[in-house]
Amino acid sequence: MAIKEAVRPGGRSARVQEAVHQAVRELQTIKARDELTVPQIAERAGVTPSTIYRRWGNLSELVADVSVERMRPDEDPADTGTLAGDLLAWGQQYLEEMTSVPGQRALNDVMASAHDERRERCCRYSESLMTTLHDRALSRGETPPPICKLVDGVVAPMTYRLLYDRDSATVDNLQRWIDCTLKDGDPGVACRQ
Amino acid sequence: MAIKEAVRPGGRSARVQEAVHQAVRELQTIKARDELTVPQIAERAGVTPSTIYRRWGNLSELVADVSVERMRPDEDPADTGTLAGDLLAWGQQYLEEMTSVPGQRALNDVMASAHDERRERCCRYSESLMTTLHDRALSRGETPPPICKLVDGVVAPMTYRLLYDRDSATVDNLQRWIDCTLKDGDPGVACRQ
DNA sequence: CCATTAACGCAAAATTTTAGCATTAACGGA
DNA sequence: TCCGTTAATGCTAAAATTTTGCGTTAATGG
Repeated sequence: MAIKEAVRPGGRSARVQEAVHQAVRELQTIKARDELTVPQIAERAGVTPSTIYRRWGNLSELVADVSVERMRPDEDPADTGTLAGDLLAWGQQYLEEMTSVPGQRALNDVMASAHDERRERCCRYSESLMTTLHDRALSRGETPPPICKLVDGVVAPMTYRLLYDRDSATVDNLQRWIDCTLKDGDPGVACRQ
Repeated sequence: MAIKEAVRPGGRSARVQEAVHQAVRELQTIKARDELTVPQIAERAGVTPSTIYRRWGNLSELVADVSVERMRPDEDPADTGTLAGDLLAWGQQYLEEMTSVPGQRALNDVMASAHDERRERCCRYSESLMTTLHDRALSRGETPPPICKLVDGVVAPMTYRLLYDRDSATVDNLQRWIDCTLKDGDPGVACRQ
């Protein structure tokens, strides 16, 4: 049961993948998570169930695959003129997205995936975003803390709250995380690894 | 399909739960996660599959239930004489536990649960632990940062790395998170909510 | 001790998942 | 462009699972 990933991407294979993803997205809007089934998705996508089982293994991996796609940032973060503003603007939008019902479901689906490479993609999305904001701050002449500080100080607390204690994933707290992270004059030692 | 939780805990019900949990724990040591099945567990536990389906709903919720139990801290954290030492001692052990193969699986199983009340229990474990260390520091005459700072500064980054980027969940980084969190002279504003 | 009812066992039915083989179509070289 | 190779899919039957209905057991409260 070795699940292949994006081999022979041309033509049919890509069409099937898109049809299946689309079917999942559509069904997700009209059905609860625990009443989605593979045969159902297959029928709507116009493929046979065995195709889905062979490519994705099971329902969890399929919905995780769709959801991680959904979590990819589609546009560049807004430029507000300061790092603090950029962090707040991005974080606000991210919080809003991830506390919404579909956002929570997507987060859940990704976390339920047995392949941790999928979760790592979410991590990379955030890190790449922090890198962008960091570079932008540098080019403005600001003196931003190192990227890992941004991750540890802003992204990690926010993610932790979103996953474990949603009620405290608020903009108020976001503002506080940003303030604390940027206030600290000492840039500290950069993270290893 | 409303899953009941610990109603009528006396006698038989408790025996069945323990037998099923035990069966899961045993099977987990000799089988990979994706080759566990409900009928298999039921047989070893000496119950019928329908009992498991009725009580836990599905395999994911069952293993999540078992794993969250496993993650409950069983003993009080070591007292090393300083808050920094206590945090390091606890964090070291936690990191070791959670980067191990069974620890990673347990973490995965809990995160895969659709009931976020299960994840919240993990959060409460950590917060309760931070409270313990905080009180202990106070009684020593230390001036510890507020509990939410400990959570945001130490627990959150560690958890974030464990979930999204295991390679950076190291003792070196733990030491750094602790240093940064305790160094900051300004206790800041306490978290709301 | 009894009435009530939650929890369980059992077995049939429904559904999902797997597996074997045939077919289609993407890919690469001549 | 054509052709051989083979990854990917379709189809179908078999296997395994999950669900459901109903009878039974045993925990709970009086």
